[in-house]
Amino acid sequence: MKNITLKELAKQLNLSISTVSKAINDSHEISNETKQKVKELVNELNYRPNIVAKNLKTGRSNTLGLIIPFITNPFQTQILEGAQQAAVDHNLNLIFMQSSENTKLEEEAVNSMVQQNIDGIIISASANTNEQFLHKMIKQIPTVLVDRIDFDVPTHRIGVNSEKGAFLATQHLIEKGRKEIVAITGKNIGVNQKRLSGYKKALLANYIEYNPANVINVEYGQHTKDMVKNLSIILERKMKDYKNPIGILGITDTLTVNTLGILAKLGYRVPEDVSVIGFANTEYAESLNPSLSSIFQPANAMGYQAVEKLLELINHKNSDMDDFDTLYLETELILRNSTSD
Amino acid sequence: MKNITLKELAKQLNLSISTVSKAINDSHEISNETKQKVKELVNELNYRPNIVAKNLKTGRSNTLGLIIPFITNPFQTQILEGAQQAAVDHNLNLIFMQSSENTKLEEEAVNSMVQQNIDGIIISASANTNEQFLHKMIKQIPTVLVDRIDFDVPTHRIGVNSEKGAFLATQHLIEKGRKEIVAITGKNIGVNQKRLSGYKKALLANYIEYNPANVINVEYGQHTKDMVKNLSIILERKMKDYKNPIGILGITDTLTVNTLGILAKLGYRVPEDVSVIGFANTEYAESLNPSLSSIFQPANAMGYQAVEKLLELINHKNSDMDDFDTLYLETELILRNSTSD
DNA sequence: CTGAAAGCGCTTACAG
DNA sequence: CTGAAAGCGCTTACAG
Repeated sequence: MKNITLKELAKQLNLSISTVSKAINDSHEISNETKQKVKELVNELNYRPNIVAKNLKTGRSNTLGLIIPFITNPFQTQILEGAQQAAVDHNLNLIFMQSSENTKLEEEAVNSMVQQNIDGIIISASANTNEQFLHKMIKQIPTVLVDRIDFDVPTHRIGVNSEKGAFLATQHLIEKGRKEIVAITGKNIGVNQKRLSGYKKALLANYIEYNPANVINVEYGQHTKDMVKNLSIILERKMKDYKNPIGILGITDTLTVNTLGILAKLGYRVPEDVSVIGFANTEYAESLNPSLSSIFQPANAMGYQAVEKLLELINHKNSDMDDFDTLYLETELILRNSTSD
Repeated sequence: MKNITLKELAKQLNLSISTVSKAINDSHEISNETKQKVKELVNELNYRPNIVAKNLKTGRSNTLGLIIPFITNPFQTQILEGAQQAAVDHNLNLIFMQSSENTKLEEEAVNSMVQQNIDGIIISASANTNEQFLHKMIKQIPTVLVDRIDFDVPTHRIGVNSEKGAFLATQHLIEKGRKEIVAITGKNIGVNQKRLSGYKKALLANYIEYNPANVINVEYGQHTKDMVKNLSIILERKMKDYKNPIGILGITDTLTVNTLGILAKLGYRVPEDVSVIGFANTEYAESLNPSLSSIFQPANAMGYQAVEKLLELINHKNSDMDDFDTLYLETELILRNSTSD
C-alpha cells in the first residue's frame, strides 16, 4: 500500500505539483474549477499529506513537550490530559516525559526534547529544580511553566491560586474548632511558598500565632515509598505533642492521601482526632478513608491553557516580548467527611 | 540562534556533506582521522541532527501512538507510563489519545494517527468496539492490542492472565466464608469473558452452583458519573436479596473503587457485611475505605511490552507474518482490609 | 491562473 | 577513502 503523494495526484490530473499543492491549501491563486477537480481526486484516493515533509519545509515539528514529575500522580495526569486535549484541538502532537522529581532526569528530558526539534515545552518543575536551570532552558526553547511556578523567570506561567485555596482550607479547619493547625509540605517544591503563605494569612486573620513547629517538611524525593516512610516516622513522633483535635492541611495530592493512610495505621480517628484537608485532585476522594475534603485545582484547564500560552510564545518567537503573563486559576473547596464531625 | 546543519559542518571542515554525514553515522567507509575531526566539531558546535529531515528520508515518523479509553484511570495511566518508558528506551516518540469508551472517537483517533504517519498503534479497545473495526485497522497500520484483547484478530496481543486473577480472588472470597459471591462487570468490555470464566471456574472448583443473578452488568458508557449512578441503583436494589455475608469481585478499577464508595453510602459495612476485592491498580488502595484487597495487574509491563511487540511488527512489515503472539502477564493478589475480617 | 525551480536537512547508491 | 547527485514530499517565491 504505497502512500499517495502530490506527485501522483499531479500526474493523474495532468497538473503540476505546485498547482496541486496550492489547490489543496486553498490558495487564492488557483481557479475554483481546478480546486474542485483536485479535491475530488483527493477524496477518491484518500490522499493525506505527509506531515513529516511539511514539517521539514516549515521548520517546525508541530510537536509540543510536557515534562512532569510523575505521570501516575492523578493531579499531574489531569494536567497532561488538558494539555493533550489542547494539542488535539490545535492539530499538534504532544509528547511527555517524567522527571521523577529528579533534576538530572529533568535536564535530560529537556535535552532530549530540544534534540527532537520540539517546538516548545511545558514544564512542572521537579522538587529541587533551581531557577538557573529554568533560565537556561528558556533561552534554548520556548517554555511555559505550569503548576509549580514560584520561580522568577521571564516566561508565561500558569498556576493555581494556591494561596487562596490554602487560606480557605485553613480557615475551614479553624472554624471546625481545631486546636492545632498543622501543614505538611514537601521540601523544595515550587508550590510551597504560596500555599504556606495562605496558611499563615488564615492564622493571622484568626489571631492565631504562627508556630514553625506546626509545619512538617518532608523530603520529597524520588520514591514515594521513602517519602511515606519519612512522613510516617515524623507524624508518629509529632502527633502526640499536638493539642487535640488537630487539623491537617496537605500541600500536595500525594502528601494528603498518604497522610490519611498513615493516620489510619497509627490509629488516629479522622476526623474526630485529626481532620484532614488538602490539595487533592484524585477521582477517588469519595472512596478514601474517610472521604477526603479537598481543595480542587483545575489541573485540566491548567494544562490546556499552558498549551495555548506556549503557542503564543512560539508564534511570537522573533518579536522580543518582555511582558509575560502569570495566570492563577481559581481553586474550589470540596467538603467531605475528613473534616466534618 | 540558527541551527547547525551538515552543510555548515562540511563547510567549516572543508569536506563534503556526504562525508560528514557518514562520519557522524560511523560508516566504515570513512577514515578514523576524518571521523575524529568531524566529531570534534560536532561537540564544539553542539550539532544535533534534524530528526524531521531524517524521518522524511527514512519514511518513518519514529512516533508510536497509544489509544486508551481514559487517561485518568490509574490503571491505564500505568499502561501509558510503561509504553512511554519503552518509547524513550528505543529512542522513539509516543503520543496518546483517549477514546472515552466511545467507538466514534476511537475511530477518529486512529484516523488522526494514521494521517500523521505514526509508525504503529497500541490500542486498548473501548467498551463497544467490534472486531470488524479492529480488522480494518490492522490492515491500515501496524497494531498491537493491549489489556482488552479478547478479540480474534491477526496481530500481537498483550494482556493479563485475568482468568487466573479472577479465579484466585473468587477462591479467596469463598475461603473467607462468603455465602454469596457477586461479580460486577461492565457491559461489552473486552476483559469480561476471561475474568468471568475465572470466577465461574472458582465456583465450580468449590462445588458452588453458578447463578446468573449474581453477575451485575453495568452500562459502561462515557461518563463515570452515570455509571456510578446506575451501579448505585442496582446495588441498592439487589444487595438485600443476597445472603450475608456477601463477597464482591470487581472486574475493573473503576467498578471496584466506586463499589466501595457506594457501599459506604448505602450503609453496608466492609468487610463485615460485604467483602470486596477487585482488579485495581490504584496507588491509593492503601488509603481507600477500607484499604482495598486487589488483583494487581502489571499494567506498566504491559505497556512496555506492547511497544516492543509493535516494533517487531513494524520492522517485519514486509515479510508477511502469520503467527502472532498473545502474551498473558501474571497478576498478583494483594490482600488488605476489604476482605479481612 | 499555472508551472518550473529551489530548497528544507538529511541519506545513500554510485563514481572516482 | 571522499564527493557529486538524486531524492524523501512538501511549500513558495518567481516567471510567464
